[in-house]
Amino acid sequence: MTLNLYDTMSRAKRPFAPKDPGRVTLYVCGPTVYNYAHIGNFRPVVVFDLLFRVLRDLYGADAVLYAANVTDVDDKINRKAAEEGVPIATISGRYLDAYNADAAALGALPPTFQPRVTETMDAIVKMIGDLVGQNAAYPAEGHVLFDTQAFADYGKLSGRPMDEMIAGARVEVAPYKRHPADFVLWKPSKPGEPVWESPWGPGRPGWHIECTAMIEAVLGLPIDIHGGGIDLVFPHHENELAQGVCAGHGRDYAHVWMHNGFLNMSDEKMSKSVGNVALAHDLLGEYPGEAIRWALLAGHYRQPLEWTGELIGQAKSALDRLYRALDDSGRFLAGAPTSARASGGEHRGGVMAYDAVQAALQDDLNTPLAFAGLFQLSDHLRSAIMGKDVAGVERCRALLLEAAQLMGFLTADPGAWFQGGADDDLKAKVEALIAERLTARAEKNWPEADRIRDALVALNVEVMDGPTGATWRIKEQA
RNA sequence: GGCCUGAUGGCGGAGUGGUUACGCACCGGACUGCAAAUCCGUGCACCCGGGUUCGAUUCCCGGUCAGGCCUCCA
Repeated sequence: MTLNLYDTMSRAKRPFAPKDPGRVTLYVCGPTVYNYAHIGNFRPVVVFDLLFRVLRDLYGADAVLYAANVTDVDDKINRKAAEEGVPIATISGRYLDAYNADAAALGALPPTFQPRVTETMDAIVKMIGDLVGQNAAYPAEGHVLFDTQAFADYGKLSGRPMDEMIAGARVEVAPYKRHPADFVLWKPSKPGEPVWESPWGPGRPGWHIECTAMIEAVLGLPIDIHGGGIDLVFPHHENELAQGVCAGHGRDYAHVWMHNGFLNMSDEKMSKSVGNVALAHDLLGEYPGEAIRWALLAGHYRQPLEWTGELIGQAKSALDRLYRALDDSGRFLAGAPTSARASGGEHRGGVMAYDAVQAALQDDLNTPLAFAGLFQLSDHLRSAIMGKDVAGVERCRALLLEAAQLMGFLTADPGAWFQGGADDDLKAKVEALIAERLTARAEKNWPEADRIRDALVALNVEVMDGPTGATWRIKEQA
């Protein structure tokens, strides 16, 4: 089985072949840490985390190097630091911690590297120097600018011929630019802003050069896969590519360019300029991380995604179904005679469904199709339970867990999933009521049994009578 | 103006040149004291108009609609 990925540069899905299967490199543009990140910022986090997992599955966990940078030099950070009267590191540190915590709650594995601009400044300055040395950049009035004329392929990634872009009236051309499309590599800091030393005078780096320098410093160029949001194709990735190639004497930059589609909210683009942002941080207080992760992966990663409450609700219900199968099978196995458990054996349908999940993911991360495989697996698990096939239940349960966890799902204990919102106090209360109800039911005292269920409903708890007793769960908030 | 996506049932959303996955929701039945879950079953979904074809939702052309990008927003 081979991994196929859609490459923005060639506009085609193609087989993925890393330069060195023992050292697969992935870089994704990360956040600017000046505030809590909104949910749209986490789409690439979840998408490329999934890719990270698939790559690890294919090449081995140690063979995949994943770098996701952090921009901690930025105007918005400066502003916030000035407002609070603290150093920028206080601001960036605070929101980086929150960002990492939210990413973890969404089931994202920590990247291998998380380089920061402030820690990569030497490499950035050096790369600018290399570009000047290659005549691909020029100093002007305290700035250093990239000379887009030096890169013949400029515009190729985004499919924008240079002349057309100049025609666009929105470009404001600074007088010191040789060409309107030239962009800043280094600029002077404004009074009061953080400053770093450079051969061209004190100042700070431009946005684009940061990523290129961090990739070079952390992974080394060229890399196998470069990822990010579709909105970064131009100018950010176009500029990265130009910088990387020109600084590196015509070498490749990235073999595959991958871009996730935009996340929209209520017909309005989810960006920091719009007021109605939904912070992942807040959403995680209302929904389990896995449900949000599921919602983010509900459509193909290259398609736009409409972010609605209904979407998350459907995601939660879909996951409930899987967790119920897990829960029921666990209960079945707990009650099964131990002698029957050693029989082992393979389960043909289960293995096929597992393979389907894997194949779907390897086909350019087709998550909706992979979800279908997960449900197929849970159906096999169900019928094994119905058929009292202990070995089949064990096998299918293991396959379901393995397939789901490859995608970052079913990592919770089913009990915790359904009763997650309950504290110990509530749990004790519920258990006591259920015990009372069990007695009433044994005496066929239905009015009393129903009264107790109503009492439980009042506690936002739903009871489910089973052959071996009752189970319960926290009801959905209506 | 330039470039580029997309249009599939009540909702979300894959896929395919020839019985329209999957999930959510709904409806009928089984099971259940009731309920939930589970199981069985039903639902005339592929934007419009041409073309290619024995046959198109799938390929080609045109149109309509929606959305994105065009210098620092993932």
